[in-house]
Amino acid sequence: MQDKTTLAKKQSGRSDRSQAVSADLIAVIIAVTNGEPRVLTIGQTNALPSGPFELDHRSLQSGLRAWVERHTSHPLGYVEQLYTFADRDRIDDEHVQRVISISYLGLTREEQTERSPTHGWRGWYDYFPWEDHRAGVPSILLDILTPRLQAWADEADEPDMRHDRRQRVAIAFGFDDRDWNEELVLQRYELLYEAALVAEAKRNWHTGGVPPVPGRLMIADHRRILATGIARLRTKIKYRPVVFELMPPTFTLLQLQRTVEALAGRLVHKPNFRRLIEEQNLVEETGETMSDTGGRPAKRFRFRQTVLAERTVAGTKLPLSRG
Amino acid sequence: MQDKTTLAKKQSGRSDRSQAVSADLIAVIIAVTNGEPRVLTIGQTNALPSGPFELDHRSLQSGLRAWVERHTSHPLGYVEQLYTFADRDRIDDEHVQRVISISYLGLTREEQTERSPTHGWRGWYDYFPWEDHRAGVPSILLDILTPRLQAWADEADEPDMRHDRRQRVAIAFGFDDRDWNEELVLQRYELLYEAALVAEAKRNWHTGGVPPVPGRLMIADHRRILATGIARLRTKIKYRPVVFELMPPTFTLLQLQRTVEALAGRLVHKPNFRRLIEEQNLVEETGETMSDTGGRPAKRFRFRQTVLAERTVAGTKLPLSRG
DNA sequence: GCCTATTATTCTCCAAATGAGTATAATAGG
DNA sequence: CCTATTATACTCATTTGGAGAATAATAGGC
Repeated sequence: MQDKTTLAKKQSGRSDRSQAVSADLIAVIIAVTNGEPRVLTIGQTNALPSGPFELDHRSLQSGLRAWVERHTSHPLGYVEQLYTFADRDRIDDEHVQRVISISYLGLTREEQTERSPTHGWRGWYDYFPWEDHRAGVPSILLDILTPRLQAWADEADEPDMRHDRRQRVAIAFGFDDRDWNEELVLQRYELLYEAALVAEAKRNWHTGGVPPVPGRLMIADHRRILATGIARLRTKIKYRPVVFELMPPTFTLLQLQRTVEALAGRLVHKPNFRRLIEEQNLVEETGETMSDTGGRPAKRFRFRQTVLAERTVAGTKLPLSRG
Repeated sequence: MQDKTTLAKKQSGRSDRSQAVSADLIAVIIAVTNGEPRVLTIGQTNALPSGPFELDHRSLQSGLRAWVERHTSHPLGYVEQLYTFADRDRIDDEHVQRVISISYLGLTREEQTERSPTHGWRGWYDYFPWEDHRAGVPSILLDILTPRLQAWADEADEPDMRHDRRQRVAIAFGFDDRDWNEELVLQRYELLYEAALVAEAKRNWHTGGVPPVPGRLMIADHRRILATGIARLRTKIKYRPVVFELMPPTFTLLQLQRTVEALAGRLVHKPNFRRLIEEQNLVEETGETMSDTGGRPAKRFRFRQTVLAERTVAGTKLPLSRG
């Protein structure tokens, strides 16, 4: 039986060079508060929480969970691995040592806001203002992004490349009578990066190029990682009951709907939303009602225990279709 | 602006311990030949190809691509990251250094089979015989797995745990009038591991416990990684046109259907399959026909260029529904 | 107390998608 | 020329999904 270690030695004549790596964990921690999706940040709210992966943890997942809970006193409900990055040009300064960054998505609730000086929550649409379509197509997208992306596509020299750019932009941003697909968060960010329209791509905008598009900046590639997390979450809520982790113990159906809409960045049809939620037996009435919002009082619901048990495999449907 | 490096130093009092890691790439390379899904292996076909991540690659993805193409002369069509593992008990012997394994899924075609002594292809159902439902529920599942899983669930002491085990087994394997969900490959493998029914879980079967269930063994956690890859692929073919990468340049619709069925491990309704493929404009006729199989000759098709262009975001539908 | 605005909740309707079966076409081989 | 076999084209019933209408229950102004 051939061992993996043996193989590695045999196949790499310069295995010494492959040793010098260190591993970092980067966390995208999401909560939804007052109908706004928010992300846990550090520093001047321009960095995602991250830290070294320590050897005494059983696994990456438990390492992340322990690390986040230690530093934020936020229990993490749901954790899922996002992506592992190791691109050479990731770190700005000339590090000899290569860093492997393993990113995770975590869901929680923003409860005991104890005003930490090192950690804070910030609405994720501050970083991606073009992603919020709940009040219609945002003007930033119409007035600023669209013309600049068109210009970028048109400035390509070769006709093939022009066509390719136009097509990719149209698909990602829903131009030419295409529908807006809220799942393409990462593709959109990467197109903006490629077009040098975000400040992270500091290729040319301070030397005569166009200035960056609105949207809060993050260090290194953290905004790309956040985009990855948002995209994953927007995909996931459509077929797995993860909204749970973001809700308080009891809630009204409208609150649940607002949470889903906040994540998806688009509105859903209320009666259809109710129909889907109820026919899947995801929730049960608590018996209480709530009459805050000036109208007929709403019934309070909680998630059913069985759903929590089947959580890992149970399906959910929402009135949001796949692109 | 606070740098990530600074943060890491500040937050870890023992950052020296977090340095000693090395990174490995592990590849799940899939091809479909004669209607059978196959995986590229090394050694006695009991290990997935793997090797050290080398610093001179631009990114993990390009590192893997270069590595696989160098060692197999198989161009990799489609590559996607699977998962990053770093559990402490992953390596058998007492390594001081921790290994981070980054696994990838790659799709290709098994063409120039040049009988390499170090690499070989093997049908993936050799490793997971209970996953092939194309000819109905396999007898291995009915006669061997079912009673053993039931026994394992019943042997739990506490009633709560018994109920929990029964439920998880029922969901994963489709007992109690539930449907078989072909996507739950990983959940099934992990349940068998937990129940010590696969040889990798060498807890008790050689010391009085039950012998392992049929299915070819792999070293370390390679079979789990393969299960992860199969699950991902079975999910992916339902909404993204990745079957392309596994097909020859031209093919008949039945060949395409057989490939999908091979991956999904279940049969699909032929007229409906054709309807979906054609109404999505995924393919176009070449004009030629093929009359090998003793019947009316079948038209040859190829994939349309536009689809290849939109590949990253385009959707596909198949007559396989989500669980 | 009555009217109005507001939200909650329930139904209805129609179009599209899906699952499953049937009918017809074109070849090879005896 | 008949039969077996596969390809291809239709049909039909059922389920889903999107969108709007109708009704119920509260608060607040008058």
